[in-house]
Parts: sequence; structure tokens; C-alpha cells
Amino acid sequence: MTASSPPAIAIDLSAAIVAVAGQTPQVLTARSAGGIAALPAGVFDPETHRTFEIGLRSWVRDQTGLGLGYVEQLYTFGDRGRLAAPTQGAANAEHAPVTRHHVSVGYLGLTRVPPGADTGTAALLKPWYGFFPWEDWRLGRPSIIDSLILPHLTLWAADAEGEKSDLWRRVPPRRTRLIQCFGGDGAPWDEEKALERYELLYEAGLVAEARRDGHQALVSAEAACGEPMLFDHRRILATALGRLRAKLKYRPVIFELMPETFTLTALQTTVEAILGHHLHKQNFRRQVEGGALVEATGQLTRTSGRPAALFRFRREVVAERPTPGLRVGAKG
Amino acid sequence: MTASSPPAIAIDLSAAIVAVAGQTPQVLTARSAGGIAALPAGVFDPETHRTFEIGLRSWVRDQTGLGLGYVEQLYTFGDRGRLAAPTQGAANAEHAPVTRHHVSVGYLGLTRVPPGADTGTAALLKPWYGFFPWEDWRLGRPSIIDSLILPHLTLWAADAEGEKSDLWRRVPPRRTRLIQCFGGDGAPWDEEKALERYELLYEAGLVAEARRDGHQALVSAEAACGEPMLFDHRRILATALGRLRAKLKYRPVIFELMPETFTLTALQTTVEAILGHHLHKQNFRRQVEGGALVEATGQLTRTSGRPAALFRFRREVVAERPTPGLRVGAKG
DNA sequence: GTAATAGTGTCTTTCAGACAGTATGAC
DNA sequence: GTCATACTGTCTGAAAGACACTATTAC
Repeated sequence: MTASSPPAIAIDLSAAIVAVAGQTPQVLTARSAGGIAALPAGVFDPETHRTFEIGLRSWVRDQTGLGLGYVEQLYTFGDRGRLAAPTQGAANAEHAPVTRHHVSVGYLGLTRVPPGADTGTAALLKPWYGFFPWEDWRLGRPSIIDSLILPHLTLWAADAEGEKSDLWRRVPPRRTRLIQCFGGDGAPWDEEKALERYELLYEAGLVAEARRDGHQALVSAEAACGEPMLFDHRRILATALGRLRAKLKYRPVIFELMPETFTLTALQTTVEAILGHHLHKQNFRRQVEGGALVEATGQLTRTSGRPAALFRFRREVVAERPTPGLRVGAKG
Repeated sequence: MTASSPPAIAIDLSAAIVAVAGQTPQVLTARSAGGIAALPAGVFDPETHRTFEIGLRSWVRDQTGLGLGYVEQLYTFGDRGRLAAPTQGAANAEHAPVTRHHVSVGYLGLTRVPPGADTGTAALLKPWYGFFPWEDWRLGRPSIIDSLILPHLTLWAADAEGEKSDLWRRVPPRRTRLIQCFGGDGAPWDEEKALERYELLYEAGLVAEARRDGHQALVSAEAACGEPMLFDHRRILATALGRLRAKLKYRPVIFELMPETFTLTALQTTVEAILGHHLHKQNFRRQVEGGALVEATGQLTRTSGRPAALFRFRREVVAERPTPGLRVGAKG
């Protein structure tokens, strides 16, 4: 780590751009050369754009015609392993000149316009639970957990051989990590630990990216958990999922995904889509209205049942309270 | 942002390494060539270290003899402005070859050994409130807020000329930002907004770094707020301060700063040193003990008053509850 | 005894969680 | 009327916030 000859490094910006259509959270993807799903990504050029965020915004606007609203930096992944041994799919020369080390800065973007047609590139929206089937508990406990994940992870945790190589890092033993990520033994399911769960599945060889990167795989490519993505894009998407689920609770980011006016039921449905589980209806309404997060517009919708009142976000809350969010806890 | 010729970029790793000595939070600094305070920083070399964190740890260990405990990535700053126009101090050729664009990845480190003597480099601990005198409310409202900050910021907020250039970004008007950062008009002081406050002072030209970077300065260098640092190091330190204050409340990170055993008073004093304000004693004790965060060792200290019971951290809590932290709210 | 620090008992208010119930539309 | 969806009233128990009080040492 001396500065005598600093190596040349390229910085990839990758964006997980999220929208919710009805009950389905979606992420904006671009098909890569190998046909594998990929996040919109590009190489940062400081000569063209002063900051990461400026570059990201103008470039997403140019390529997808989509004006980004809320944007937040997630994490910067510097692992060399990210590009190691791409045995299947996508030796995408545009994104991965192997002669230069790549570092990727992940971003979360929220948008309220679900764009149907793509302008420019082959951009399309895909349901994000296709990449993380174990994260959606709205129809009950996902079957993949008991049929595939827990059987393999239990074996993996019982294998003490792999433990030793973990000691030089500050990670807890496999069994503890398994319980903290997937619950059981008194520990609850924590919807915010989406990244930790993905990384555990990666280490255990249960996702296709592990095999691609040259690690030992526990299951065949067909049986692997969830749809794979290019490079470390699924890790970035898992980071986005966890961050968004956490941030909902103390910042009013959910309204970046809503139209200007909306019903309380639509708001709750959107929150449930993100969190991956259902909420107690009365408590949700009390928190939203009692917390002064919204105000009624006076208008009503016509649906098949009783008309619902329309609300809009009260932007003033951010000035009134330190952490205005949806303190959702009770499941329903 | 095309990939035809990705520019060569160097990645600086900068670490805000925090320890608490008694009632004083300290940060590990290194004197730079210009005599200005600097965070330990180095250039990332992927040939030598597989990940950012591995590099950071080995290099801090080599240079300071300090074994890092808790380490967390804070943020990646890609602004070109970071190295712009260094008119005073530290044209530090080792860290800033101006021919190459530098991006800096900021890290937060926590350590429980306050190292007295330095090994290797000129490393030393400095009280962090010297860099942020407006953040310490333990002796009441800091006088610098009313004597210097608010008078200038009020004028700055009333200047509508500067507003227009802000419109293309998604930032609220100056007056709103002022209130959200420094309170007033019904809005409370939020200790977690340390970064937002520093950036507001930077934009308004109230910190020395703004003048150094070529921006208009509202006050003279002598009257500027707090001690300046090299490059964007004070911005990284402000990020660390805000993140640590927030994280305390939902993760048991405070114990990374404590010795193996400690009294509840010592624990409270450490928390107060980080948060910058006093806490209600009884509620604090109830939370710590009721939350099962600690367990008594059975031993006692001898002090000038009644002996205090010694406690240790219960590591098991992280497996028992999703977000074990110190939900401190009431001030005392 | 005093000074100094450690620790407890209990009251009130707030709010999350959950129960059951009523209201207003389409048909 | 039925069905479907929107909305309200109220109980309960767990904590947060704040009050005053007692305990054990050094001197």
C-alpha cells in the first residue's frame, strides 16, 4: 500500500433503480451480451462529470429516458473476486477489460414512473423477488427456504473444516450466521438482513454466481437459488433491498415510489411489497395519519367497494421531526 | 461516460479511527507536510490487498502498531473539488499527485486501546470536538453557534442569489436546510446530522476548507469554525461522527470502545461523549440492564464514593434480537 | 458527621399491537 | 339484500420519561 506507483483503477457505477407496480417491486435491468440480467452500469469518467451522482443521473437519463428522483449511494465493493473466473455468460468486454482492476460503486434509485417502453438501450423492468425468492413472505414462508436453503446451509454450517479459514477475519461461526440470517432457535426473521443472506448463500455455493466465480458449488446451476446476475450486480441489488427496507422506517422514502396522490391502501400495499410481508392495517393507518406524514386531498376514488380518500405526502414533516418514517413492526 | 477509454483513477482509503479516553472522544490523526491535521490515509493497491478492508487493516497495523477492531465503510467521495486549489498547507505529493483523479473511500474504525506512543509514523490522538466545536452540547448550548454560526448562516440563507444555482440539484432552500441542521423554529437539534451541518458550513464558507478549495469565504481564516483538516478529511470525520451517533442506537458498537469490564457510569459517560449531550441516568441504566446488553461480573471497583459493580458485554444479544442497541432519547 | 458516587422504587404518559365493529359504494 | 372495500372505537400491556429516594464508600 505504498504510493510509489499507484495502480490504475476503473470505477464502475451500478444502479439498482426500483419502482413498484401494483404489488410487484421491480428493478430496472439491461440485458448483457450473455443474456444474463444486469443492472444499468457504466464507467465513471471524472473529465465528463464532476461527481458520481451527476454522472449517474445524466447517464440513466440518456440511456433510458428516465429522470431519476431519489438517489443514494449504497456501498463500494473493491473485491478482486468480483471479476474472477467468469466461466459462464458475459465476458462483456465493454464492462470488464480484464487488464484493469474494477471497483464498483452501487447506487439505489427510486422512481415513481414505471416506464413501459425503453428508449435507447434494452432496458426493462423485472420483478426483484425473481432474484431473491426467499425474501418474499407475503404468501407465507417461502417454500425454497425449507426445500433447498436450510437443508444445504445446515450441512454447510456443520462442516467445521471451512471454519478455520474464517478465523483471521472477524466473522462469527457459520452456525451463528445461519441463525442470524434465516432465523430459528428463537431468533426472528429480520427483513433488513437481505445482504447478509445473499452473502451467506454465495459463500455456501447456493447461488450461481459462486460457481461462476470459481468457488465450490453445493448445488447444480439449475437448482441454484434465484436468478443470477452479471458480475456483483445481485450483491448490489441485495444491498439496495436491505437498505430500502431499513430506510423506510426512519425516512419518508416510500413516497418517492408513490404517485402524487394515493389511497392509504395503495400506500400500505407498496410498503408491503418492499418489506416482503403484510402489515396490520389499523396500526399502519394510525401511524401514517397520526405521524402526520400525509394529508387528505378531499377527493375520493371509485373502486369496486367503498370509495377511498386520496392523500398526498406532507413534505413539511422532514422539518418537524428528526426521523419521520413508517415505524412498522406488527405483521398482519 | 462511455467505456471507450476509461480514465485512470486512484483510490484513497482514509480512516477515522475513534477511541474514547475518559470523557473525550479522540480520533487518530497523522501530521501532514503542511502541519495541518490529517486522517491516516493511503492509496489502495489491488495487487497487494484483495479487499479495501484487508488493505486498511494491515496498513494501519503496520504504520501505527494498532490492531483495528470494528471497521465499517462510510462513504465514497468522488468529487473532483476535493483536491481543487490547495492554496494553503500540504501539497502533499505522496497523497496527491495532481495528474491523476483521486476518489476517497472513508472508513470508520473503533478501537478500545488508546495508544499513547506512536510506532512508525507520527500518529497521534486528537479530541474530535476540536474539529466540530458546535457538536458538543454536554456543557450546554455551544457558544459558537450563537456568536458565529447562526449570525452568518442567517445572512447566507437570506441571500436569494445563491439559491438559483441550487435548483438543478434536488436540495431544499437554504432556509429549510439551516433549520433542519441547526434547529430552531420548532425543529429540534438532531445529533445525527453532523455531516449535513459540516456541509452546510462548507457551502456557506464558514470553514477553512471552503476558502482553501477556492470558494467564497464568509469569514477570515482565524474566525473559521473548528480546526481544519487535509483534503476532505474533515468531511469524512463528520460522516463518521453522524454514522456512529446513529449506529449506537441499533447496534451494540459502543462496546468496541469499552474495556472488557466497565461500570455502568463509565458506559454512560462514553455514550455521552459520542452523542455530545447528557443522558437521563435512570433510563439509561434501565435500558442497558433491561435490554440484556450487559451482565454483571460480580466484581466491584473502588472509587472515591460508593463502589460500582463491574459489567461486561453480553455478545449473545446479537443473536437474540434484530436490532440490539441503546435506544437513547431522553436527555438529562 | 459530610462529600461523593452508586443504585432503586414507582408514577404517569405515550404508543404499539390487537380486538371488534361500522360506513359506503357496486350489483 | 350480498359482496367488497374503506374506515373507526377502544382495550391492553409494554416501555419511555421523569420524579424522589436509599446505599456504600472515603475522609
